Amino acid sequence: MIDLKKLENASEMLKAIAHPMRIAIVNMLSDEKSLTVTEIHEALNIEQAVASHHLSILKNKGVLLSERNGKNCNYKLKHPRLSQIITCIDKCQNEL
Amino acid sequence: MIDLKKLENASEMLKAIAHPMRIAIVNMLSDEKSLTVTEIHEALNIEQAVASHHLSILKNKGVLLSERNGKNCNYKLKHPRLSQIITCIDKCQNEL
DNA sequence: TTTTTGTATCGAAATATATGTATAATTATA
DNA sequence: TATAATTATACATATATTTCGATACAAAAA
Repeated sequence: MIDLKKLENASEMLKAIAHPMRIAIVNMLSDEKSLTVTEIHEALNIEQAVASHHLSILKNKGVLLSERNGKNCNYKLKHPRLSQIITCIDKCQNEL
Repeated sequence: MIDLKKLENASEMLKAIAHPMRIAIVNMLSDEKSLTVTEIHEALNIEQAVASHHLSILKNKGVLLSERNGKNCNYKLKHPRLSQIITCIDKCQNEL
């Protein structure tokens, strides 16, 4: 029941999501099939380098997948169900 | 849609959970109504001070509630639905 | 080939988080 | 009151993360 490796893996994935901008990114990707780095950094009003950095964290921790398409790079959720996490936290915030 | 304060609040809550031992704690509290500090530190085989520290983080970030009962202090999930987060991450890890 | 557009990485500084030991605080019991 | 049991906090150190600017890399267009 207490499998430390599984716990650490789960915490890595959650830590990847647990950042304001990365939550916003996951949230955007819950609505859109995929988005490019430029679309994300413009929508969130953050530096391109910052967006790229956050995206690579999310990719490395197994939250996102990426696919190059010419100059652009499309990112999407690896597990669409992950958007449930955002929904869940959101509901908790709206409760008393 | 992009409410920075809400995003920050959500990330604080997720960050609180995103630690191997704190995931284990939330997981234990998904099955039991409430648990004391001693029960938790013994079950997880961690120092009492460490358990107390993690519990206070979870409490301060709105994940847990505590109630003193004599010498003991009972901790429980503030939002039972938060156990969905653990379930969700777990499912993602078991997928290819 | 040169330029432009889109993306990724590097290095440094600031900030945040984790861990362990010790100790304080609280409550119950002898 | 003195002691024991339970929980909380303080402190130092180590480690990790975030951010920004600069720059490198990749692909397409001129």
